[in-house]
Amino acid sequence: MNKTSIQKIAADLEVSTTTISFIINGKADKYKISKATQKRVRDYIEKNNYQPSSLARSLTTGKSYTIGFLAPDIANPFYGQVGKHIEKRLFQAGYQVFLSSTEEDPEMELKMAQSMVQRQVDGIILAPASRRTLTFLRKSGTPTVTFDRKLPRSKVNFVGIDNYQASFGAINEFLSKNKCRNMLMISITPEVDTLKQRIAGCIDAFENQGLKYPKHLNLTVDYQNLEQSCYEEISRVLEQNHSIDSVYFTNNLTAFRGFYTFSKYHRSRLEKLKLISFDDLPFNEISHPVITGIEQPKEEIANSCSRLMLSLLNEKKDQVKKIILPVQVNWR
Amino acid sequence: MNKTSIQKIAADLEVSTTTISFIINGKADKYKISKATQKRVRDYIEKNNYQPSSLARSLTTGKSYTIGFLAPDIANPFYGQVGKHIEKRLFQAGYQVFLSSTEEDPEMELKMAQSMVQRQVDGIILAPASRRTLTFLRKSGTPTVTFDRKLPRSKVNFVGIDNYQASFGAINEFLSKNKCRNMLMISITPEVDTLKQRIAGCIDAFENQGLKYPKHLNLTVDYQNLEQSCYEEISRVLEQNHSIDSVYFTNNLTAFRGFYTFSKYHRSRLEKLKLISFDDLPFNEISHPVITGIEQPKEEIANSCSRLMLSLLNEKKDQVKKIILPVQVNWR
DNA sequence: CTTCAGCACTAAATCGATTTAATACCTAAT
DNA sequence: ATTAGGTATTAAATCGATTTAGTGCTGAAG
Repeated sequence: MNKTSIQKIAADLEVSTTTISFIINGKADKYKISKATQKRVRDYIEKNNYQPSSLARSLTTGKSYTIGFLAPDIANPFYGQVGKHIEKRLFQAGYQVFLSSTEEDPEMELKMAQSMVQRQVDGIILAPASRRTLTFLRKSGTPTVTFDRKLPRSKVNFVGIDNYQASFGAINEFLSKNKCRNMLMISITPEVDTLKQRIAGCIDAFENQGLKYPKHLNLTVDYQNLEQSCYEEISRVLEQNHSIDSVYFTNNLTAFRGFYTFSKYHRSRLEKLKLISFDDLPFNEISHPVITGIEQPKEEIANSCSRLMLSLLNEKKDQVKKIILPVQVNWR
Repeated sequence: MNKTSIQKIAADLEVSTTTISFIINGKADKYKISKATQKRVRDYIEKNNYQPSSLARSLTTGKSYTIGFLAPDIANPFYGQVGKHIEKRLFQAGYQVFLSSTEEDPEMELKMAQSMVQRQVDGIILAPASRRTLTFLRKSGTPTVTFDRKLPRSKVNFVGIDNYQASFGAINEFLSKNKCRNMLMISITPEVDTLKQRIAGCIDAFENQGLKYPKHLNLTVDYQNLEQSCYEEISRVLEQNHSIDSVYFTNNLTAFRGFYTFSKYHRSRLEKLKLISFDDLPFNEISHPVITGIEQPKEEIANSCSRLMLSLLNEKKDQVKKIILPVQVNWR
């Protein structure tokens, strides 16, 4: 039972709580607590392995050493990886992280953000699904870092990649490398800018090559109903059009589900296609055929988010930063 | 800025904090606060959208409405999924969850558990890597639920599967279904009981079929150095023995890495093998060839953990429960 | 012999809630 | 006129820390 409190120590050792607090917080010398007293207190703490209550501490200092992390789905490899690294980094800096999945639901996202703010988190790192959450966070005065998704015209710290450029660059190179001209593109409902950027980048890459992107190959599938929706859309197009020579999956969800559909229902077609996906999962490398991956620097994103958050917390600067990191295309 | 506190309301409205507290906590009627006062307070709260500080609340009530979740790696699909569902369930019950990865490092695990306890989490759910953590948690009096891994002879709540039976059952059926006799088995260093059970189940299944499991096919690879280690071990065996007809991956890590090795360096061999893995990742279904999966009921595990934890917290019963859930084999 | 500086320490306020025991006021009964 | 009982409300203690502004003591300088 953890019944040791600073007052219990004070009573047992007949010193004041002030003295103990000073010793715990490394201010013993500054306040000239004698070595003898320091030792007595430290020994007691050691013996009864006393841990100061971080709740009480937070209440007085106003800092909870707690950070919230919100992503659409922490079981998704991309977000999971980023979350894990952030958690690791911040733990080293003395912070504990609340990780939560919002399931792309703005309502849910807002609720979780509110709950975290109520818990006095010192800051929130999120891949926002809706602007409402950001507005709420700004009003509440919570230091905020967004990643992955940038809402147009919002003044908030951001860490991520340039989706347009990344998509443009990769597809452009793809088109020079391969003779493919009929590229199926599969995206989820692009409420977020991210997906729109990737699509635009692809279309412009075609143009850059003096080609015209075949509009009818630009598919959108439903996030809530991926499997079914993928099946229907892909099958529909395959029945109409016979000259598909490549597929561009614009995120890891469509990559997986799209590949699944091909693998299960159209395997014969699959063999002849050149595949490329935004995000690069381990799976891309061992799928058959392999899938070229546009890889986001997950660990670097995590590091930048953490660093940025820590600097917001420590230096209290108001200036808004946008950190854009480069992607890497893993050709296969 | 969230400067509204219960005392500010009290001052502004000229009522006592007690009254407000009663109203906030639904005790208004019990303590006969007049409808008029109730409305005044509620309106004020609404207008200034005041949220009581959960820190202060926790300090007094002794409950933080916070739960810790520790797993070897939350970016691993199995743990990630379980963690996500637990987080979801507990959030509905008013709890916020700290999710952390221990990387199979007992030192790290202990440190994180300590940090959580210091933060006064109401309970901890974990897939333990070491007994030390459990000892610490018991001493600290923190309600604890373990899952996935059961340490032999430890008296702690547990939710999971019977690894021996699951492995035995699946391999037994596998052997009757297929003419395979030379089964390569790939596990990571089995410090935890889980893996030992799975291996034992497999060996006994062979025996049950009147066969003898070929010992030299029982491989162990290094967790810290999976890729390299998989490559070396598998290649070594393949060079020596030519009659392998099947592979049993005893967890999702070896399944993925093992498949990767085969796919990259021994693809010709792969085509002729029957594959089965403990855990069933989406990948199993679209790999080529496909992999039969022994699927753990992730969502049910999460639900049971959550329910068990909530009952520990609410009913304060001391009795230790072991909940064993059935697995499902997805034949492919 | 005062005075002042430095040493070693502490009283008490504070953070933002919850909760117990009490109180002031009013009405109805004895 | 006193008492009892109900209604509406509150004072003050508590949780476990941090922090500011002192305090009492000793020894040396003036």
